[in-house]
Amino acid sequence: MATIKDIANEAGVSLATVSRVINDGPKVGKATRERVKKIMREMGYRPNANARALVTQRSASLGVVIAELLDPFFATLAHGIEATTRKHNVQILMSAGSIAKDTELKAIETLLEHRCEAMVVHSKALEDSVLIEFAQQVPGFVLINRYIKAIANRCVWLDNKAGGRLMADHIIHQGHKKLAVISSKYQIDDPVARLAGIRQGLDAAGIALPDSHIEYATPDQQGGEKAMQSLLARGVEFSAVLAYNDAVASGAMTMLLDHNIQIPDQVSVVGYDDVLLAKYCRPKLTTLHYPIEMMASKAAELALQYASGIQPQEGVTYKYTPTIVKRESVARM
Amino acid sequence: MATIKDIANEAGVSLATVSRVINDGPKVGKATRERVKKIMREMGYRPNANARALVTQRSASLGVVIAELLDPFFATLAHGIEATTRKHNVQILMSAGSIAKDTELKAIETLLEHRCEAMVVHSKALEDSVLIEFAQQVPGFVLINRYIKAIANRCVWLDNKAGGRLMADHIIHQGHKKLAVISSKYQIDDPVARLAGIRQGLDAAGIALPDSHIEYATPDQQGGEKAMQSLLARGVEFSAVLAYNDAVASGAMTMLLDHNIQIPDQVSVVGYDDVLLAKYCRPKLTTLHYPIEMMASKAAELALQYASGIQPQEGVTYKYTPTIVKRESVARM
DNA sequence: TTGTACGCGTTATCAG
DNA sequence: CTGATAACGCGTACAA
Repeated sequence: MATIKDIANEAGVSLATVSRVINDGPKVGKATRERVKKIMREMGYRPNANARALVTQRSASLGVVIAELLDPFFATLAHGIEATTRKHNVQILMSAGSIAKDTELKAIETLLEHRCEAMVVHSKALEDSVLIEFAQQVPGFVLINRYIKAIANRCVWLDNKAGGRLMADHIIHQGHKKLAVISSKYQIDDPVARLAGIRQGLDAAGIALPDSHIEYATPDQQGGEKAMQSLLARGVEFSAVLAYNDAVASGAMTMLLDHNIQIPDQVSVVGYDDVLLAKYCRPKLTTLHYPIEMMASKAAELALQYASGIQPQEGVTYKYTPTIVKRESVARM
Repeated sequence: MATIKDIANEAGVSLATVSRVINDGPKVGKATRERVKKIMREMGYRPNANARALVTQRSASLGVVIAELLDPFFATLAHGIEATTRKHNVQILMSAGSIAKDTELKAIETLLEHRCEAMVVHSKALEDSVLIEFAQQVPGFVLINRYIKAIANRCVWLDNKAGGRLMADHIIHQGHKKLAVISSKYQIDDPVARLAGIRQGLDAAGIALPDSHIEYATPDQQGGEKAMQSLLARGVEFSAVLAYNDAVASGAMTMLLDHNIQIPDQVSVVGYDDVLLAKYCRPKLTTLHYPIEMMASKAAELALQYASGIQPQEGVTYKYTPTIVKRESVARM
């Protein structure tokens, strides 16, 4: 592949001149500029991003660490990031770190080796201290979907507790008194906060939530099925189910329908996340909208800003609140 | 960030020695090696991938061009790639090129600037000639979901026509005689081939498919809804619908159910792709399984191989065939 | 076993 | 307006 040197030789000018042409440098003769450009085109010249990154100390690429491309939630997240990187003409360096400490760490380190000064990372397994250290090291280090006080202005996150509260309030408002909850068996902060919110709402209404009414499932369709099966088998009585996310809700619905239990007539179901699935399943799922695409765009924007030298404001954080989307899976008692 | 030089100074050895330690070079004293390693750890040294790429002329990263992260189909594709890159310890450079000629081109060019010698690209808008040229330029250039004769051994693709035939055969085998088809309004090769396959099956069975029984929709949920609405409004008679993909099928089902038409009792529906949605929707969708994840892994594997100097075999191509997945949306007449 | 010196493709700082 | 030339961080022949 042709280098800047080849172009210079061919055009009979120096490297410096060619470089100026490439970067729209200020002082180059009109004629020379055209001639060089023509030759670049003819020789199919492309600037070497690596060499450029080496000397400029900036990579023009944003590192992304997410758990799992397959999950619609992360797909949406990735899409949000992509939207802003495209706008800024920045490349995405993607690392998957499947919610395991070592893979997440490895993912971030790889990004570091590529010297991307901006990164948005979704980490659930790494400790606060590790993340804080990275934040100190990388100017454009932004966390999505996680809140750490010490680096609050690098965090773009959802108020999961408020979401849980919203679920509970809505279902209580619809007259339900007997609830079941399907939480996640991976007790990272999200499910804990969501459950806390639910409990808060229930307490406020004086409704009890016995442990026997809570299932801890893998946070997917199958987990939802199993959890519901268990609930049914154990004869737990409930008129509404609050699920950890939409996939779980969908699984629960499947199992309910298989047992000839009508939704929402006999049992109401509420999901969380509002991924595509919520619109597609039948009955359409009432759920909490997680504005993850918007949040991801924001995170990317922030990362790019910080990386370009704009200082993070003190005492600021980027907290988002979910909203309830009423569809067809909840009935009034 | 600490460089190799800093380490050398600190350890009181030369650059070369440090470099050898980093790359597990052959001849370094045990003691020196340990000492250098220790210092690297202490100083938080990380090799600079850019500098390394510059001198070794290889990037240890695989470029990916896909249309759209949000689409579950592409998410699955990306996931397949990620699986093999992780295995090979290779970074993913992701570019989205939304089925438009200029964005696709831009995406590939950016990847080229980063000098990634392996790339798997999903391009529908670019002409054969352009792609062929890139293939000549980049050793590990692999096309997914597209077939070009001249570079057949760089192509990992699905036999869409066979898929269409399979749909038709299945539905005919179930006793249906009056069909409707919802194709895509974007007449790239996929829908054309699928429709051709359907026609072939129908012809073989002596069944006609009037133009009035075909709708051309945007290839998503909403497109499916509109198409079905149009079919219904126009009073077209059919006992089965063959959809361009699962999203379209799902949209069509929604509209059907809204009109109180039972699935599959009154109308059978067949999808294409077998994305998650097919399992989640109700009734569960009978569809064609597109082994895109496996294909994507294969494509990445191929790209990495070719990039590492293994020559593509002549006269070979990587053609996959879809299979039918029978669920609940098709009934016997 | 270890060190020296050069080059990878660019940008940027000087002179001219 | 243009041209040398020194970095950037690393790998690797070639010497020692």
